[in-house]
Amino acid sequence: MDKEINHILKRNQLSVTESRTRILELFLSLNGALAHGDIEKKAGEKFDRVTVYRTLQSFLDKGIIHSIPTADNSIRYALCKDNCSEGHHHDNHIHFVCKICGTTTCLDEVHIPAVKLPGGFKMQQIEMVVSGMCKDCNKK
Amino acid sequence: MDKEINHILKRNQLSVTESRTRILELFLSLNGALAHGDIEKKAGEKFDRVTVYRTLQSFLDKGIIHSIPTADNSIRYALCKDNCSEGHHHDNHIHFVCKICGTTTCLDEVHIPAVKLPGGFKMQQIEMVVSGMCKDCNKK
DNA sequence: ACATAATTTGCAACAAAGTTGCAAACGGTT
DNA sequence: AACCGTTTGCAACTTTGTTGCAAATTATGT
Repeated sequence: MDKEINHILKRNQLSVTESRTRILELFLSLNGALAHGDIEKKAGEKFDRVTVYRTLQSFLDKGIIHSIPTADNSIRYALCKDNCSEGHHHDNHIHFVCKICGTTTCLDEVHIPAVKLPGGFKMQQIEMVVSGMCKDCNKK
Repeated sequence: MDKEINHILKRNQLSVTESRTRILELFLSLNGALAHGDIEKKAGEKFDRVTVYRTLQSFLDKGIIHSIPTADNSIRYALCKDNCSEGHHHDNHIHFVCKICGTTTCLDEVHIPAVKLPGGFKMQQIEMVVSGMCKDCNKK
């Protein structure tokens, strides 16, 4: 695990620091998405708020994580599974937000279907967020 | 126009006040979406910031407007074209955010395609946001 | 392994965004 | 016109996000 974290950081020309390691660890141990607030709560006692902001920003810049817009105005972040190149994501999968437990999941296996825009509109990026009840909450 | 505004408010059991009228006017005169900040700038000299928040909230509650999540963490609001019942929206159209001019448009004519979720997931709501270059910016 | 250069961190101060309680003003009803 | 319930504006506050700078940490060359 430490090896993997090290590798991810170095591959992206980021120096291996305590906060980056810790935050990456959080993402790897979790299979979902995290909001800034979550990270602050889980790692914020050790690190300054500002550090969390800056760490997330650098991960975003390098394409290690991607952001997921949600209707409640709290951006979530999740690991990019593929190797997203710097500044160019290709996370064309659907995001699922559970209304019960609040977790956000990347449905990597579900691709976003193609849509046809009206004349004149030029698509650069597409986001699809489905909300409802997740697998785990459905069982209970 | 005033007649229409009056009607919308009364239909939703909201009293007709200056701020509600003004803000509804803004939405009706514009064919796109507005962020809280936009509204504050365009109507905020007359009204308190708090009033704008509360007005938007009551419009949301009544289903007069709906919110559009965007990647930059600034929620936009747009009029519901159909009659959304209270608490239950059915704005199944795509939203388009222009990266040049920043405007958000409801593409009412483009419906969100159906997707199949993995087993166990139950869909309640779906959001699709496309970003790129809008019709107007494409011309220039 | 150590000194040095470059990056990163934490702090403080600040700006922006959003919330709450309460008294005054306003809208709707009779 | 007078009454009652709703809405507004104000003030104070919390939360969220940003910036500059000195101190600490990480990477690099020898």
